[in-house]
Amino acid sequence: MTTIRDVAKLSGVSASTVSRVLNKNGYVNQETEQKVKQAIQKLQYEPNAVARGLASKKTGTIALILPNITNPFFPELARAVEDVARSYGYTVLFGNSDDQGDKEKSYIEVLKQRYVDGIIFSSHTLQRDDVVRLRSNKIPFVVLDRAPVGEACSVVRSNNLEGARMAVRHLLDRGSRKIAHIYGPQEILTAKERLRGYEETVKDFGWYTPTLMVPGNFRLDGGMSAAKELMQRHPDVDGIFVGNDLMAVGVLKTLLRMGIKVPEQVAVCGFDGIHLTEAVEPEITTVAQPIYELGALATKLLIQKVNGVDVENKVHELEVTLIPRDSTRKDTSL
Amino acid sequence: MTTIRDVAKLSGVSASTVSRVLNKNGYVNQETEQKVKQAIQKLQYEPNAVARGLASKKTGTIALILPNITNPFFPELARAVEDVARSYGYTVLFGNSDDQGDKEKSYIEVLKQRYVDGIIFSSHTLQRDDVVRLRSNKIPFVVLDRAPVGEACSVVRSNNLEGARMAVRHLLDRGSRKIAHIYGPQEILTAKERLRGYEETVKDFGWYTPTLMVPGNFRLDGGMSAAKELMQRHPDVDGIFVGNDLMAVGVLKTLLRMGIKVPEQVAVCGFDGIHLTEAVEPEITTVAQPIYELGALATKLLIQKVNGVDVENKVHELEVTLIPRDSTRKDTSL
DNA sequence: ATGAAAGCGCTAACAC
DNA sequence: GTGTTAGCGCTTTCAT
Repeated sequence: MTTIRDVAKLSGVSASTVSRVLNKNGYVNQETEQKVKQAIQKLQYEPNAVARGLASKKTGTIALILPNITNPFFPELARAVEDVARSYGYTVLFGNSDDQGDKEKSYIEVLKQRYVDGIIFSSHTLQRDDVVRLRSNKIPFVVLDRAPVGEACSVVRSNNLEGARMAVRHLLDRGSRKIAHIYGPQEILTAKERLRGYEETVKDFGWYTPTLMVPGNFRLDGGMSAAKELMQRHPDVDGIFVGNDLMAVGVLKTLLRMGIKVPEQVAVCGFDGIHLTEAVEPEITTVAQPIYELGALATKLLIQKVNGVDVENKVHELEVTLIPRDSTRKDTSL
Repeated sequence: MTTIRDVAKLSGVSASTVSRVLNKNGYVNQETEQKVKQAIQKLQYEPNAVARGLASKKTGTIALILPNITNPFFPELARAVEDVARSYGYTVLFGNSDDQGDKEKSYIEVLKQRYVDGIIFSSHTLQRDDVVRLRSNKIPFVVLDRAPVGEACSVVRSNNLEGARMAVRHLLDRGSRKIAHIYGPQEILTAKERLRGYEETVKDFGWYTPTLMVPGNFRLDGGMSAAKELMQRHPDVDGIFVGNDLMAVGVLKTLLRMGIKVPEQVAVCGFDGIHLTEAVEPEITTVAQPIYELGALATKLLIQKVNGVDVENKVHELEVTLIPRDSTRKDTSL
């Protein structure tokens, strides 16, 4: 292994000078710099990140904690975070909390031990005591979707409430007259807001009744079983706003399997904007979150914090877009 | 931050003794050990992984390089790797090479600098020079699917050849009489073997012709466009063996969109065994790889290597299972 | 069985 | 501008 001292020796300077050219800080003579750079070239020297981390408490690593890597939304998000992080010279460590608070805690522990520079939490199991611990350890972090109650954090999220309203209005516009909602786990703010948007928009219609709201788990199987339950309960439903795309795919499958035509008998609208919605037949209408932007913004904010910029602890809410597709097409036979 | 010296001071011993109880190596008196443990408890001491890494060259971290995080196969694999790694006390660093050799190389560089203990490559862009570099840096690694030509490595993979044969035979059994194949990128051994299995099995049939083999890219969109091309070229095809599940989902979508009934007119069989095949209608028959086992075995092998066990450089080939579903159901109306 | 000392490879004051 | 010095927090000989 070639070290900074080898470079120093070869270029006839001290290790600190080499360190200076490496980190582009402090004054260093043009010529000296050239000599050092040549030596680095010649020796194929690569600074050791571990040693650097120990000395400087900065490791050039940020972590991204995801709740469930099997929902395609998160890989898409991860890609954005990784892209931006790399462009700033950071490496990303991914962790999967599986929606388990204890797994999340153990990640925080491990990451702290590794001097990770900062963490992005896309996991709704982040607890208040976690936040306190992060703060006392001075580990910068950014939260996607929501912060623990009563904690001021930098939060990045989509306008879920308005998105839900858009979805329901779209279903009304295209002719649906009895619209149900399959919602996600209510511990997740996202799921809660979408449910609220639905309820607000439909509560004054004559057909509305609370049993039109059916719980799901944000996963494929949850969509399938919720759709089944819903259609048994209310066979006359002609539009479903599903809390996320993954469940919407499951809903579509169940409806088709039950012999129900989509969109002729029941229209389906999802939420998230994952590519999977374009891969099924019919393609599913969805309220698309700006997934890449969410990840990119979170990463930029985090890197600013890491660099000591005093980032305001506010909620950054990004707008969503309704993408109309065949699953909510107007029935032109009417 | 509480350090090993704080613990040493509180328990009235030296740092080395604390280190010994921490690492359970070397002799240490029962009583001393208790005192130290109490001090650790009291101070909530957590050893610093960076310092530890610098001193010992071991970081308790392994890395997993994935080619494409948006194919659900890889998150499922990642989960297995993470599970097993955690059970052995290792942390996993995930990297996404996007099938780009240079991104992969830059990962190797970064990981080396971080004293990562070992790497699992699930990326087919691993080059011969990468292997040479890893060897000279003494970084243990395990390869999923295939090693660069001429390099003896520990490889874990499925029996793709036999899997392809099973798929085609299944299509024949259920009544298909003109079977096409949509294959993946031929740089990927997996794709190549599956293609070979197809060709071998069908080449002696009268209906066989090379234009029944259509290239795809292992992604959703590739499946869609390949299916379109195929059906225009050979409208009388009545069975398609698709090189992977993600493309199969795309194929199914395109067929349905073209008004072609599945399985009545065309039967579809995929490969991989991802959950997504159960989330579409009709559910897609697939040759399931033992995804969890693949990841688990690769991880165990790697950890053995990391621990200095002299693991034989051989190919571990796991068996696959055909899961018959509706997309290849026999047409009972005949 | 335990401690002292050296050092992992680098950074960062502080001199000069 | 550049070198010297002193660590970062831990492991690991080598004495004792």
